[in-house]
Amino acid sequence: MTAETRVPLLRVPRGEARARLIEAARNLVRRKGFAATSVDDLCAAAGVTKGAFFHHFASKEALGVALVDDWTEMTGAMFAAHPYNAKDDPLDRVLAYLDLRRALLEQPLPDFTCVAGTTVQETYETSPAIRAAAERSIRSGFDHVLPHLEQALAAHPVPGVTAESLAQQFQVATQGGIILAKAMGDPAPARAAFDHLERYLRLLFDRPENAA
Amino acid sequence: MTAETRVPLLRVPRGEARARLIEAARNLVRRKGFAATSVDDLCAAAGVTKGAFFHHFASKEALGVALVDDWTEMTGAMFAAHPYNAKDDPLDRVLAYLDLRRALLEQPLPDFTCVAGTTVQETYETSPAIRAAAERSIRSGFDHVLPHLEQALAAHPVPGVTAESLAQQFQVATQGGIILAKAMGDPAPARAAFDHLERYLRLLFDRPENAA
DNA sequence: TTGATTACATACCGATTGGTATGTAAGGTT
DNA sequence: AACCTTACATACCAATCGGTATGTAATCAA
Repeated sequence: MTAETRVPLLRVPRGEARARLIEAARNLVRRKGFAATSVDDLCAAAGVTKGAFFHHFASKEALGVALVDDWTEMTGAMFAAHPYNAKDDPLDRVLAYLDLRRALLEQPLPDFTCVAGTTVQETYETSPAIRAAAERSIRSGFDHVLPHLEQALAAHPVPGVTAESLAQQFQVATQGGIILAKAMGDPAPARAAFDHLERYLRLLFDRPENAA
Repeated sequence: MTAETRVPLLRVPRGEARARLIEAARNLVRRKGFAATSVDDLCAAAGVTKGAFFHHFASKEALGVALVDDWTEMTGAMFAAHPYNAKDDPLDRVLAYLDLRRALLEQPLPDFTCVAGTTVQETYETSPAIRAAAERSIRSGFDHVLPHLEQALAAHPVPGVTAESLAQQFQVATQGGIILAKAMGDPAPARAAFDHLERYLRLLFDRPENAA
């Protein structure tokens, strides 16, 4: 019998395994959740072996943390790069941010779901590390609107309303809208959540729709 | 060797197994999520054997459907029994409902999470049956406020605002608030979500706080 | 050039998974 | 009393789970 010819068989280039695993995790976790996504699933989707997985991550939980942290960085970079920050008026920046969030809802449902929201829903009691990562991610979401809300409130104070608590409502609308969209199989309720949040802001800051 | 004496060993009374399994599922799924809760976990928590489980449920997925449907019925009965429905003014009924929702947040975190929201987050793409059950549950939540919102809007129309879309915001605030509470390990953001929703309604319907 | 380190692949493991096959005792029907 | 059905319990199963042990090829510092 001849010696087996070692077929490299479409190997993932050296150095890319970790990034591929996280990307695979993002896709699979968004569609099946964290617990239902197995390490073997991830390796198959990423095109690497289990050896690669446990070389880069000490455990499945560690991958979960890395996934959420990567998500935080990804979304942070995306929003930072967007021109909604360019507007002069702080409330206009906030409203433009809402436009951007609504535009994201044009994608297929799994692609506008939130990795942090999905994972923390399952793991908040069973994995302190993943919960903490999700908290960082959610808080980083506050920061996309918090400075603008602070400026808007400085120019137009509203009794009983803080910028922090208003910033939270953007995440509430986002996460709540996603759950309703998942349940109804339709992005419409997610869009409506942003619409109502915009109407609320316009009422708070005395900025009716027609007064652009 | 003597014949083994069959010890009945604290058996669950005949006829209770199904209800106990669903109660165990409610507790475990709220804490660990659906996928991470195994059939063995459920049987152990309910104090029954696997034979009992698969006698009552054709599969784990079937239990998931039964769990969510039971949840819908449970919460429906709870809100129907509550005296918030008694107020004369429709908006007062809606505001009293919000008071009730805030009161529920006094419980430990896992006990005010939503079974439908948790399960649909994980299963919306992998189990059509559970997703459909979750949709029924979410929609039944609309109904707790929808008739009152319709009356309130009939008496005080708001251009561009429908009762259906407003009713959805109660679920958005609920589900979004729960996710933030899980991530931060604190019920405060869930409470804030209801506070902002109340302020929004008061603005929409011209009903300031002091005018009780 | 050598030696160490990094980045994987291969092969394997015990435990757990959802599910099944079969037995049995209780309760209702005739 | 005989029989059937319901409601479980017991015992088992193949597949999959997260994780480990070990081997090897590429990279890099000296």
